[in-house]
Amino acid sequence: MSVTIVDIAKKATVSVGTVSRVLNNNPTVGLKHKQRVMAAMAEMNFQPNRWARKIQKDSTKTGQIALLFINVEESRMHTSYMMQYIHGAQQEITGSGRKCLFLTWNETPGDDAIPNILLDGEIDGIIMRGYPRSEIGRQWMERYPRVSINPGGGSMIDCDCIMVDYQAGTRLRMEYLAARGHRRIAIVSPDETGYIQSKLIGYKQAGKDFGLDADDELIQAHNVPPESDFGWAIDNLWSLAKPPTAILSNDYSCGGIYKALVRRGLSIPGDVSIIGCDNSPNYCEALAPELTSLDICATDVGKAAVQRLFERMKNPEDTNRNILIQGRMVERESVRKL
Amino acid sequence: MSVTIVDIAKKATVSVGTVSRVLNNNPTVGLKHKQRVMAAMAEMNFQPNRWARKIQKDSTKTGQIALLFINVEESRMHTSYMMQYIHGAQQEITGSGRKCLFLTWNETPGDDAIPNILLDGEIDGIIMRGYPRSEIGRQWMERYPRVSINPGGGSMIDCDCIMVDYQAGTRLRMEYLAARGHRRIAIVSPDETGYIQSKLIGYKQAGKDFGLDADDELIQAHNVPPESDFGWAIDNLWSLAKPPTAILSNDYSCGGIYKALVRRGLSIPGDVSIIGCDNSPNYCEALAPELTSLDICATDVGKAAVQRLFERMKNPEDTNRNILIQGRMVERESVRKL
DNA sequence: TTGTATGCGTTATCAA
DNA sequence: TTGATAACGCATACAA
Repeated sequence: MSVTIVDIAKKATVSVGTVSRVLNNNPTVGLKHKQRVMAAMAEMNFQPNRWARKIQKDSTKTGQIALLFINVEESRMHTSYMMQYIHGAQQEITGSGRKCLFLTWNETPGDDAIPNILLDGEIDGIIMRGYPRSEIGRQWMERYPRVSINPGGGSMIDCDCIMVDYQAGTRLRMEYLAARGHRRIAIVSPDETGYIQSKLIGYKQAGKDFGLDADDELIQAHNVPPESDFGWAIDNLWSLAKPPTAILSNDYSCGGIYKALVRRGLSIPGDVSIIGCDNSPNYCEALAPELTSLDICATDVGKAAVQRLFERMKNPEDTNRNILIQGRMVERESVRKL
Repeated sequence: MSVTIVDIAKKATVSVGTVSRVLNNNPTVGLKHKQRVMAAMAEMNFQPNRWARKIQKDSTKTGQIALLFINVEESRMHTSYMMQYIHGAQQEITGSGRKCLFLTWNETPGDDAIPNILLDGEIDGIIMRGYPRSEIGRQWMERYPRVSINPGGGSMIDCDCIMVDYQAGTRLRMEYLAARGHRRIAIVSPDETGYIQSKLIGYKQAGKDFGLDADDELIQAHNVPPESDFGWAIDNLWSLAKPPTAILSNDYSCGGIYKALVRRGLSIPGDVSIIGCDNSPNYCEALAPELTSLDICATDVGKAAVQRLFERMKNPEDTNRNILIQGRMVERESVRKL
């Protein structure tokens, strides 16, 4: 095996106790002995056995938190806010003196392999994005304290959730537009499940609260293939008796909406105002005109998830909580005052 | 302390040896004993002490690799390829049965704090992006096998490097344009140090090889404040006797260049063709027209870094190597054949 | 200030 | 197949 403190002790002609004290920076060691020991350690390239060092302490804590992305498709992995989730969570984990283990886990049908991280038990808790589809995967997850980041629905895992408040955020966007004289506001989405559902609730609520037209004809949320542009939505809206004066969507869809509007000869924000959602870094600024958007504060979501995880680790019997993180408007150039 | 195999042995009225054998799935255990032991473990909620388990084996390996982002500014963290580096490296690390520790480390002047990951020695090696400025930070890094991802220059750390071949990539972009009849190609950059230097070498090389105008007047690489648009570059280029027919830049700068061109009444690709660099997901498609770009294959860079790290861990005395990863053209709508 | 001896939770050896 | 006991490398009371 490798060099141990016994070898060092012999080489430095001291006892193992003295070597151990040097290792632990114990100030009661005499200078001469300390130097002899340090020299011997350097010379023999001594590496203390970290497991032997820890064996004496209570070993239930590893000081490591897993950041686990489960069944997140490749394309979604590169959505702007993913990095914000990760970075926020990691900062909070590191700040607490713990370590952050990052892992993506894609379940493949017929393969029930469980990640080593879960098997080995070298973590104290899990921050998860997405969720396992298999029953066995679910069971392994539930062995650990865990918090879910912005689950879209469909998760069967019993856990705390930190969520972007899309409902309030959409209400905020509506309020912002109403304050600038808009009455007919459309909302566009390339799918009809997931976050859009919360957004629609906020949309309708704001319609009532601010006395806006929030009719079904202004809601264009349909499942469309990913490669389809947004011509369908714009065509539908501009075949109405009264087209909208503003459109709500998410940032990436706004790119397509911009193009569809331009094709139709409509100018932004001259003819139509647009507000995105997510405030994707670099992206909103790239569009012409620059896109006004709702910042979902994804970094805060990551941080809040870790904070909640620490609470739960202290208090395992606590009841599950859904914590909502509020967004904020970031003004750019895509909204006009009527 | 917590429940140990001694407690289990007593409860199940067997010896510790038998309990240990059950723990390790040793087939020589009798069925009756095995059941008694398993029952006792379940009942007492037994958690084996992982450090005690490892103490006997050779303990130099932790099975963990650090993915360390050092002094990377917040805004750069959210560049599109960062996530690709991370994801590529993580997949390769996980694929080898190891675990990926993710950490950002921002040195603050006057604070020589070293990340716990380096202090505790619970990693076998480091994949690094950026580098420490402090001497002490550098020394800690050099205690581990390490590979650097795409260092911009200025690093004093002695290590292997995996780099995007910006030089060949820029040559490739030039070749692509030359094949489509372009002779006067400009290159634009909002800074004059960093990757642009390699790109300029490839630019000039291609100029010679393909007989293109690659005069200094077509090179617009200057340090400008981040908020400045690209009016300066376009103004300079279109005050030339013969303006370029094509422009090379990086994706994010292309957003600004598009706007500056439109302001001048120039159409893309009708009047000017544009090729970006990085092939930023979601971004290139958002621009109108969609941006043709050089994919730098950042995921492959992350993977290659890990592969090289494993080689180095096997062979610590190997001489350092710089490994270049080749990009590939992704065709979209921003280039016209002359 | 230093050395000795014992304990940490587990695995491995050897005898039964 | 099982049990008793000696390692594993380090930390730490206790004695010197």
